[in-house]
Amino acid sequence: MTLKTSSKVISPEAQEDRTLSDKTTTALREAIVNGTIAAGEKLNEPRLAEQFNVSRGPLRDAIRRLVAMRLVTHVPHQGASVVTLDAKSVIELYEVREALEGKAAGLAAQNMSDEEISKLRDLLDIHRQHYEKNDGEYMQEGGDFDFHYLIIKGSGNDMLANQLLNELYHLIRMFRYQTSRFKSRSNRALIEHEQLIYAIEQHDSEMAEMVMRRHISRAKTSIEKYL
Amino acid sequence: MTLKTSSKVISPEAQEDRTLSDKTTTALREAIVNGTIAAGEKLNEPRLAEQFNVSRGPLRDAIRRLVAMRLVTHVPHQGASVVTLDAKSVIELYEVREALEGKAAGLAAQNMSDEEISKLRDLLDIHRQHYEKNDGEYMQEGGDFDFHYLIIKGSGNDMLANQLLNELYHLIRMFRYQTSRFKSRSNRALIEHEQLIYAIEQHDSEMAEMVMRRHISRAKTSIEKYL
DNA sequence: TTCATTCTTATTGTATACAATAATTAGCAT
DNA sequence: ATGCTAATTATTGTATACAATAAGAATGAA
Repeated sequence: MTLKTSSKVISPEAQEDRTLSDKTTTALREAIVNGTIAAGEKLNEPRLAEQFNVSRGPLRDAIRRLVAMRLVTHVPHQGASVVTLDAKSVIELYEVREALEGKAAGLAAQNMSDEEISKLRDLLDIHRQHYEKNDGEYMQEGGDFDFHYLIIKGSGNDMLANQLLNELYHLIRMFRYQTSRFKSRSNRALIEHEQLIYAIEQHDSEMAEMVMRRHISRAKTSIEKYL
Repeated sequence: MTLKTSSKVISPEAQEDRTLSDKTTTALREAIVNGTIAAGEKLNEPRLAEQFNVSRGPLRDAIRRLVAMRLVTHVPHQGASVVTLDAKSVIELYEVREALEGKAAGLAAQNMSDEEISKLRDLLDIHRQHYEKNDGEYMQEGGDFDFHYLIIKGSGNDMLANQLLNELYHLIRMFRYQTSRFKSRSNRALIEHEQLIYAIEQHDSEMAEMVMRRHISRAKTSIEKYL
């Protein structure tokens, strides 16, 4: 079973990065997400341009796009900075995610083909095996993302998928890096994923949405306590 | 009672447009929303730059931002074009809106202050009066937007509000222009707004979310038939 | 010392110039 | 006439140069 790796999923730099602007965007984005450029840090255009070996044009392009992704804030005549994810922002992020990804799950239950669903089940089996082998360690980074990725794509709503995968998910990744791999409550996650896939197999849209929302809402709560 | 007009709400060009990029963005955005630049039309950079009396720099800036708002699509080495809102896109748009604005209503029920709520009620009264005077004509453009605006802001979730007001709403406005003022089913809308405000007054989060979602879902259905 | 003011400098915003890509047209061969 | 290839052109992508704003340093006065 050849399943795209999560990194490819999130940042498909393969053929898509046609222009320097594109390449600079992904490079800068990853630098921000993984903390190479710290939260709150100012983005100095000339310096960064030199670092990435481009002129200020493509770099400003990249910054603009990251502003749209909410990874960067921008004040006129004052420049851009990496966002600082304070508690409130993270809560807000998870509330938005709950709404969007809940809806995505609901649509997925309606629209996913049997073949897509069986792929999803295969993935969950892999996760369970991994969980049993490595005593309770949910697959890092990759696992969870791939599962959610398939569901989001399965919704059939490109706008929704885009909003989640191209905007919110990078913010979530950034937050996870900052909290140095927030231990996902793996056993519960496994159970919740099982409930979710069951609802999707039944094409039970309302149930799927509810389960997904609770899944994310629980993550929010556990983060809320942590902060 | 001084309530901001809808146009100000949607595009606060007053003090906020500090740079040429900003001004060009709003100018180009409005030209697209109101159809001055038609759907599907290509955006020729040199020509538009001359039209707006700016160089290509700020214009490209504006285009990038509109791409982020999904008003414009962009293909490398091929340029930008105004989006064409086909049936599928509109459906997707309303599904996303249902999810986000439903959540916003739920949060508003939790978080709005008594004062904010009473302002909302005042607005609804104005709408009802207008409805009774002008036999069934819901206030054009302004009315509906302002009502939803207050609720979205009342959610207290800035990220959510931003996503709705700065991105999705312009797309919706564009669609409304294209379908030349899609007659909002005004009596029903009035009733639904009444239900909504009642739920918010009771701080009944689940009810508020449900009502809002149904409100938007109905709009979607009526559009679906139309297309 | 501390505050305010001016001057300097760094950085962003904008315009122009150049390079690379892709679309169009013209020419040629079949 | 049709289809292919090559040259031309237009348009986008990129780099550099200039202008304007704002932040910071230096100077002076209280």
